[in-house]
Amino acid sequence: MRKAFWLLDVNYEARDGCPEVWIWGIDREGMRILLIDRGFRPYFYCIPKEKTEPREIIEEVKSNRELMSDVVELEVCKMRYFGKPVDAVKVTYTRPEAVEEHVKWFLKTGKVDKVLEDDIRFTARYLIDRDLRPCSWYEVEVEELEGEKGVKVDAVYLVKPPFKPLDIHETPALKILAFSVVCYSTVGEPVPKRDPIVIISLITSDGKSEQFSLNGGDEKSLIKSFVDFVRGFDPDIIAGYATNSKYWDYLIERAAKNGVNLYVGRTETIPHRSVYGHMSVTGRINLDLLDYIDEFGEIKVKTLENFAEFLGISEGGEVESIDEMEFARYWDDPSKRPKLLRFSMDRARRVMSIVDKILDYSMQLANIVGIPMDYVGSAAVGFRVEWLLIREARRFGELVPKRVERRYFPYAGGMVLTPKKGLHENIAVLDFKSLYPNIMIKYNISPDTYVEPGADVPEEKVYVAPEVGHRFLKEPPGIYKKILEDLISARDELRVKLKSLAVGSPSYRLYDARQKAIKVITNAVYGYAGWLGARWYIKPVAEAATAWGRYIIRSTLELSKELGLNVIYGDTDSVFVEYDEAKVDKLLDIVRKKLGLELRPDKVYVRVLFTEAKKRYCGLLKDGRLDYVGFEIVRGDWAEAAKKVQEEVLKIILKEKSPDKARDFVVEYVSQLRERKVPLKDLVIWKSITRPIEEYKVNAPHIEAAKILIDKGWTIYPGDKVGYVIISGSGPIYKRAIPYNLASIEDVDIEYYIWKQIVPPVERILKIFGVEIKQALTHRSLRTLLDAY
DNA sequence: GCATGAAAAATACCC
DNA sequence: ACGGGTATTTTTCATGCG
Repeated sequence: MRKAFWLLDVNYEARDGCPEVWIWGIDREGMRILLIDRGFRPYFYCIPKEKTEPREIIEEVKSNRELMSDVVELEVCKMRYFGKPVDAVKVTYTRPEAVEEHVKWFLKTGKVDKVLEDDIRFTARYLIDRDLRPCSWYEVEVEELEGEKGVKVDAVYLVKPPFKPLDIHETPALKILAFSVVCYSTVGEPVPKRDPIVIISLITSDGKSEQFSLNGGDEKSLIKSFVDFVRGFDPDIIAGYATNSKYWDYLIERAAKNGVNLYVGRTETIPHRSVYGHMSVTGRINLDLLDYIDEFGEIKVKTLENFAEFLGISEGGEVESIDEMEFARYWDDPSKRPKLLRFSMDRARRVMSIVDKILDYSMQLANIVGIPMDYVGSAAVGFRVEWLLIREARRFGELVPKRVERRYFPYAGGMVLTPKKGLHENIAVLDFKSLYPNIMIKYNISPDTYVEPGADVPEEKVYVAPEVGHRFLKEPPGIYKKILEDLISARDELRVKLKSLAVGSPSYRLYDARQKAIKVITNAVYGYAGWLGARWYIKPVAEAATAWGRYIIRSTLELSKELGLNVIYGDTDSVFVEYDEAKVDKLLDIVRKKLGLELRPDKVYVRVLFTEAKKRYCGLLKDGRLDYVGFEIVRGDWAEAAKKVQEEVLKIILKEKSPDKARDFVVEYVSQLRERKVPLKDLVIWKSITRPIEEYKVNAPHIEAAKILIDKGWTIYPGDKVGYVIISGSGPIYKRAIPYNLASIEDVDIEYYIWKQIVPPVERILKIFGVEIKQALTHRSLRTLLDAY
């Protein structure tokens, strides 16, 4: 019998010494099914030591009776390692556990130089070798099995590979459940050892919502109700916010304390921690939205509320947010408890709304990278690229290197030009799209094409990088070139298809999400190449890409000069030039011919402002919008007040060209500030905690504020952001920083905000026009007097 | 002992 | 736990003066 299914998730089960791969899927009729593959075995490779024949290793294995009881197959394979041919011994085993037990023995034989690919996870190995990718459709021969006990699915099948990919570009209707949890503590942060869960709010993709709370009940029945609801609804995806790092652990511990089985998966098991720190819920995808917020760099303080607001989600927007520090107070106050209940429900709704916006992307990312959705979500960008490479490596016959510790040696990056200070009119921004990926393709830069310095290779067979002299074989195409070409052409095809589709239609959403996911991965390949943690790290590979990048920009600069085009600025892959249309067209043409890479017009600024600083500018577009780049406005570590004032100053200068008006605005704002007629919120400075508090070498305000929170029973982890204000008093500011929710507007040091927050960002801009803002602020009364005449 | 300026630490941006 | 280049603030430290 043939069965078509959409691949949701995969896990491994050991059954009576026989490894089983369990594939969770959804069939064409919407049945939730479990497919079991009993025919896959783990394996690894041995590279023989120099002057050792692969056969010698095989003989040695065969002479070990005990070992042979776990070995299924031994064969010699022609493979490559960093592009160089090697004869490797492939050892196929009965079960994954046996691999771990016996790998050391191979190294002890004295015949084996390297053991490789024993560190590839069994389920990932399975997906790669069976050519399966999550979130797509396949068809396979199956035989129906009796239901596995304790497994919640409509049917269970034994599969007989191969799997045939189906050309179906739609997603089955997934059942999604979003939830939010409120924990109660009167003394600082709730800890599961001590503090109960008081509210769990749930909402489902078919519109049902439910709230369980300690309102007149006990925690045991609250958690039990939650579990029953999950099992009853039987979601494919369970979504939440900070669930991987926080709420699953909390639920697990509270459930254990109350003697409740937290069986929220499709088997009778509780969630468990898995790769990259994500929580795995068997048979379902556990989606933590926190894993996706980093893709939106504009969101500075990473709260669920800010995430929803950024995505234009209005649910609960009209209701005041409640700070976690206030939860206990709200719960204990009968008049406020309803607000907390409402807030918790709103959080669940927000989770569901965000899922609606990012799920397509998440699925496409899983599909492209080739690992399950929850696994890919919590994987850092480098690991995403690496899974793609591991899959591709198999096609290349390229062995997957081990991850090794390496020492850091810096190398040169992109070239940044010093901007011409001041206001410039009519400036075109030209840039090389995907410069590094295209350079890597053009010069075949790859770990498997790199030619080591001593190697005797004729010069006509290699590309030689400028400045650094690294060499790369012109042929055959390297693994980077191959995946980059595939990614870029796939994206181009998608973008063509998108043009013929209705914006917002299901296919449009799917293809758009896919092209975005492809873009993210494409742009991450260079970063991967220069990452010390990369399995395929070779410093000259990354170094060559940037060297060619600098060469390209330098050449572009020279060509501009030859055409008499005035260059204002440039950074890595862009040049800002005066917009003389004829000359610009000519430049684009010459660059294409001479450099073989495409320089394209990106945008034209009616006006653009540069201070003397690199990486900071503000440009006015034709439609009246402004681009703010690098300035304090776009930074998360300045008080809102400073950012608002700078934004207004830039608006006035770029749109009205009136530095005097800008100055007056600042003076006026400062006088308002002096009267404390600004919300405290606008004076809060948010800064990240980047490491454990005790590892800091110098005193700093946000660290002191964090210490105050820790004293009050809160836990601060690396990655958290602390919001503080500077209060009046004497001494260095780190002694006067306190968490913002412990301060009132009367406490703040207004002079600090004026001179250290408001003034510097606007001064840098105004001084270009000869406006002395400090004087304007100190001689205010005199100035007003003079202005009167 | 203290003012001063350079260096170091820390953060967050750009591409 | 993807790269290097850069701006900026605040703290820390060395230095020279008296």
